[in-house]
Amino acid sequence: MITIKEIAQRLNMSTTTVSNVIHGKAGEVSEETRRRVEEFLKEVDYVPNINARNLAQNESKIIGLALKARVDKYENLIMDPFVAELIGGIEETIRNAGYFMMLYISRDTEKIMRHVSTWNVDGLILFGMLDDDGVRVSKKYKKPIVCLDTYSMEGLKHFTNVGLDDEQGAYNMVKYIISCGHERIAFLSDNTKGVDLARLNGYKRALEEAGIEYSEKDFLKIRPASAEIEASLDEICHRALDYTAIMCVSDLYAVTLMSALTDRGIRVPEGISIAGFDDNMLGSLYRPALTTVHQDVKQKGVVAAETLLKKLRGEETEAQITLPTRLVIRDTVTKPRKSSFMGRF
Amino acid sequence: MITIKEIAQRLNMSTTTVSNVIHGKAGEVSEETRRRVEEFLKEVDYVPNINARNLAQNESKIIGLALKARVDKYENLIMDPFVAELIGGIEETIRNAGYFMMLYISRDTEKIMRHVSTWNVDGLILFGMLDDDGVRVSKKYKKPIVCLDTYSMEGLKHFTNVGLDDEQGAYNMVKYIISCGHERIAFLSDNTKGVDLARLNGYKRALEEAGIEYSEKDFLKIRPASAEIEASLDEICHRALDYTAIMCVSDLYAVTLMSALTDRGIRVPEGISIAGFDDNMLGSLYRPALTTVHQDVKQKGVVAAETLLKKLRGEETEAQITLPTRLVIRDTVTKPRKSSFMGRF
DNA sequence: GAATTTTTGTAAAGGGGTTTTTGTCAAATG
DNA sequence: CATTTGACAAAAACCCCTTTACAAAAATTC
Repeated sequence: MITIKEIAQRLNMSTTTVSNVIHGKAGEVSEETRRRVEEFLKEVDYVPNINARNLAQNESKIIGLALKARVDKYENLIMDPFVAELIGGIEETIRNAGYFMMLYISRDTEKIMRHVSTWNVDGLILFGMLDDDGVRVSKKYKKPIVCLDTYSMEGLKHFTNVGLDDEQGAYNMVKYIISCGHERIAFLSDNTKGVDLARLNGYKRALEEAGIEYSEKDFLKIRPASAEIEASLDEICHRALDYTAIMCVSDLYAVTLMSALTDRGIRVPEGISIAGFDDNMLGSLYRPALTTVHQDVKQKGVVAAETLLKKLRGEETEAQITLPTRLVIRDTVTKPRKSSFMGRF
Repeated sequence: MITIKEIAQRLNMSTTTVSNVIHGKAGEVSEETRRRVEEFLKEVDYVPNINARNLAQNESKIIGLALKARVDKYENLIMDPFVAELIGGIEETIRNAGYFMMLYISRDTEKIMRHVSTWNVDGLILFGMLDDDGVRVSKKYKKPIVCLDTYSMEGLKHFTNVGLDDEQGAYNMVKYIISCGHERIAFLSDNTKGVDLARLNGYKRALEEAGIEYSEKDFLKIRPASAEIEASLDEICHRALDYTAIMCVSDLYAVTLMSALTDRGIRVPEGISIAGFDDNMLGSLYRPALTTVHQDVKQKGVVAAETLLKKLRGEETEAQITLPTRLVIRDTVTKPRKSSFMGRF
């Protein structure tokens, strides 16, 4: 690896001059010299030592992406397959701006913070954190931070959240379900926080508006831990018989549920209508194809990255950016079954 | 951010001493001093400046993961959703060894190489590269490299390939299909290179062994570009009628095909048997559940990372590591239909 | 033509660590 | 008692690049 010092030596000039050429400081270097240096740089295929440069400029050109992953029963980290899209969107955006991406996957906020300070990353994108974790991180570090899908924004001064209009999306879908004639509609999820809560609220609002009463038992709680998933599905499929439609909090759960129902001889949509949320490959390839709420995950990544880049340039950014959803009507929501017909095989 | 110099000043000693304590150089520092320094370090929560350290030590503690992504018709990069698992496996492994992961996604090998040299990463994992790209990269850079799923290993001295026993996996599956009574079995893929070629070869070997003749037209070529996918599936579904089973090169294609067949009124497995390869969520959640060949993608990432870490420690590593596959028998391969019955609805 | 400004280039001072060299002091050795 | 050895710490060099302060040369102004 050739250094700037060597180049200066060989060209019989000072390192400053070479550096000035590299940084395009016009007016400090004669046209003649600039040409000579540039040619030589090309010739030797000069690449600056990034550590030296960062040390001198006190920046890293690195953006950290911290993913809070779930862990399975063996304490292994698990990533949602669909974060790939998100990562892709972020990476593409920041790369075009000359930044690199450093990936941390962890469930430990403390560790993430330590990484950040060690690495001197210029900015941070947080995804999948618990709501207040994001706030805590942002309070401790003064670097620009963009959160994804975070709902509790008490300390929102220091960072931006990029989210989805979850409430409205769920509302629209449930409204559509009701318009198909359904009145007994359950909601399936595994928790009532953050995104899930927002979607639940949208569901409730649609019910209320239609004059349908909501009761606690209409919330079907799935337990996704692999040890419990089967028992959990068993119970849910049983309770599902009381409803004509189920609004699922995600496509993953919708498809999981459809499989479980199919295994138990209950047909979708003849026996029961199912709606999802997210619109990913899982639902679009399934048959019957899933009726769902679309969100553009990649776009979310792009917006998050663009917002962070803005912050890094010192530009003003909003505290909250909300992306829209869109209904995707496919085949799993139809009009409700007549009375007791469950579409059993 | 407190520096080592400040610490030394405040403690009334030299930076060397502090540095020695940090690096645990025993015998160079008195027990008393060491204790004093260590306490103080904890107190001020000292974190070394990574750029300075790397500059001094000429290493980065970064491992680059270069993913060669496909591009869609709008020239956007697309990532396979299931690389998330791979990334997870790699990240977890290297993090435990004190390394960080830097992610490049690109389709341009040149750019990747430039990144690598700019960033002074300690080692590189390449995935999804064209076969010879890996070789080219490894020839140009002397850093340790581990490739995933690369088949052309002409210049294999400098790097290790972590792959799968694709040939054997496909062979086993097709043998199983034949054992179910099938004789007209097609193979579905979009190319005949690398991994796909190996799987095709396994398929051919099983056919040959059973005395079934293979002809060019038994290769069903899918065109996955979004503009052509529908026409492509149309043609394939039509040609599928000549067969009683189709061995698909991946779960994604298997599920895509099943959806297309279902849409055209052909039932799986009553009308035609379908087998996949990879064993991901897509196939396990589909109904009928996909019979497929299992590979542990996360494990692949772990092995790749561990191998690279070995190289970085200067240990010897094999040039080729081949991971096993396992048959997953579910519901999409049964005995062949009688004559012309296609299981149409 | 002397004084002033502009252009062009250099030397030197960081930036924050690591590592080598040098030096001091006390204990051990002969 | 003189000398060697060992433990410890300080000083200085180095990693490579950026940037500031300054000097020399050229161009401009009066």
